[in-house]
Amino acid sequence: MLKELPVFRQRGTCCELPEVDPNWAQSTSDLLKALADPNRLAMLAALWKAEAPVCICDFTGSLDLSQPTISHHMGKLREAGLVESEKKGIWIYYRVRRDLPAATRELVAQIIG
Amino acid sequence: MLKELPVFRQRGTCCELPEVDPNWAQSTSDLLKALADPNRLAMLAALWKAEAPVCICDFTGSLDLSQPTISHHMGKLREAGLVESEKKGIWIYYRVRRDLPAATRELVAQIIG
DNA sequence: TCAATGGATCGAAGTTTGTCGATGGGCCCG
DNA sequence: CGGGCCCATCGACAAACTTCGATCCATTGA
Repeated sequence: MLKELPVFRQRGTCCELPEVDPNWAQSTSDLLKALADPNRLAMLAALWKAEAPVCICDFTGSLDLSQPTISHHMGKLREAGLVESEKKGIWIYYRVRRDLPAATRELVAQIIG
Repeated sequence: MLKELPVFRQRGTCCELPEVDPNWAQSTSDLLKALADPNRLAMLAALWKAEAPVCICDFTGSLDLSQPTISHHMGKLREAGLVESEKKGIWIYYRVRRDLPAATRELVAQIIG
């Protein structure tokens, strides 16, 4: 991937770089931002491994966060398209989105595995 | 990964969740935080694809950020263990760390590909 | 030796983020 | 129908982050 160091450098003239699509950078960082919090990561990992859908209140036992905060984090995961929910009576069941894009699914699997 | 919805729920009693190691969540989110910025992502992608080591000033052409800001972001990438540098004369050459842990390398590859 | 270059660091400003308590709405059971 | 449970939303606040200009240090070509 990388060649050896020596390059021809002239003072005052910088080098060209491989192009990177700014839209890709923006949308990818949006997704990563949703994952870049220990509590959200723990929540997503729990959903990922859970064998049954999960309610907000289920997290209050393990996360040491208030209910509104947990709800807030879950909202971020939902905004990012990682999680879907289904209301049933008093409860709202959360789960990892079943129609996650393949690349996203692989990324999450890579992280949480 | 997920079974069907119906669960036996009782009002007032929440369910147990799969355990998630808080240390894993913390360190993983630290790594993701370093990646969760469009400019840092673009910088890392450029380093990833570059065929020669890169200097800070090389980014000033494509990133529309001031030199101190680029330097700051590069510092974050370094703190996160993603990037290493080598001083040579006037310049400091940056590159993706060559001894990146396998899991981290795969994660970055998954993101930047 | 000096001026110019590459880059780090500092201090400040503005924005975003994480967290909480209070509140309100929907839904069930007695 | 009323009280209790689940959850989302709101407003507030502190901490963290992004960015900049100013400055400083190291190096080197003239």
